[in-house]
Amino acid sequence: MSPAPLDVPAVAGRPCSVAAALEIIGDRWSLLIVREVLFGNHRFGEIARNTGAPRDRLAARLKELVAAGVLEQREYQASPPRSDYHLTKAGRDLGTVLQVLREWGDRWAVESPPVSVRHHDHELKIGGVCSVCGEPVRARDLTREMHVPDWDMAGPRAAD
Amino acid sequence: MSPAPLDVPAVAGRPCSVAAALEIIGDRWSLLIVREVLFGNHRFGEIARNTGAPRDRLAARLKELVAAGVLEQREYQASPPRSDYHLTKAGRDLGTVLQVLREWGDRWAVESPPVSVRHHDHELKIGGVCSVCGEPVRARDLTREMHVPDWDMAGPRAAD
DNA sequence: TTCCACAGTTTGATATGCAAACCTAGACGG
DNA sequence: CCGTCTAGGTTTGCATATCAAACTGTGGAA
Repeated sequence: MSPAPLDVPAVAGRPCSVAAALEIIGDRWSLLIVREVLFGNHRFGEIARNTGAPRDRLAARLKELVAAGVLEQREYQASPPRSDYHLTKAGRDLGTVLQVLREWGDRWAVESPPVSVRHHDHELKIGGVCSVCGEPVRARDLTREMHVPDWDMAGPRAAD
Repeated sequence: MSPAPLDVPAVAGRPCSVAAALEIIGDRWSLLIVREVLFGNHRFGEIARNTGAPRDRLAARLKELVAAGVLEQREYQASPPRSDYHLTKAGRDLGTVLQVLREWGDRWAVESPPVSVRHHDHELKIGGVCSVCGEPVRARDLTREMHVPDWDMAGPRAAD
């Protein structure tokens, strides 16, 4: 798969993959939709019920996620035409995003975790460790750099 | 810090830490605000310029993030009253969320990464590995479970 | 005494979000 | 044959949120 097959809308503010990602999946319902599909709920009605999204918004969002390459729409019967939704590779990759959001929510937004994700015999945990070197990530070991001429970490460089 | 010091709004749909987290930081600007503060840009004007958020929305969001316990507002001069914004522990923990979103965006939403985050001598990468056992996370090694009586992975159990 | 910096607030037009009702096409039951 | 149910959306009418731009208030610098 090519580097960036997804739609890349222009973003205001700092050029940043986080902002670009949020342009695609940063609205109120997208990640909940992906969560449900990841849970095995592929049909419009299931997704509507389990996310709580209004049906019109859901229909609109599903179209956009399909257009963006996160979901794939499959016709599971021809007449009357009925389709369900499946994750693409890009959609499956959002599992990581959902997991760290879950970890943050478990810690900070909820009394006790309503959903658990188990990996082999233990609770899955993704955050906190660099998967390249295996060491815990501490803020002081990190450095950040911008690779765009007009911006540095403080903001836009040239006079706009 | 106690288990859930943050405001916990009631959510429609499946009870889920992801949804709870998104209730707090799931709007259009919150994560970009946190990104900027994490980058060391603490002032209202800097955040407004670097995120592209309208000033009124930004002011409203900052208030909500302070109320939710993600940011802390500090007066850095008394007259005229001027404050800036700093991350709480909960806010700092969002660094992981930003990082996996960046990794997803680098891969799927952007031609080439505009921002790089380096950990010691290599590019930071968080996704893909379970930090408990160190093994790569594959979908088939995961099982999910709901701990709420009225819901299972398919949806609500009782007749609502 | 005039301009600028800075953190917001106000304003008025526009876009978006929502719940509920509706549509279409077939399947199922009597 | 007739009514009802399932299912994936679409339409409608209204309420709310969002936006860009202008404005406010306070102090410091020229």
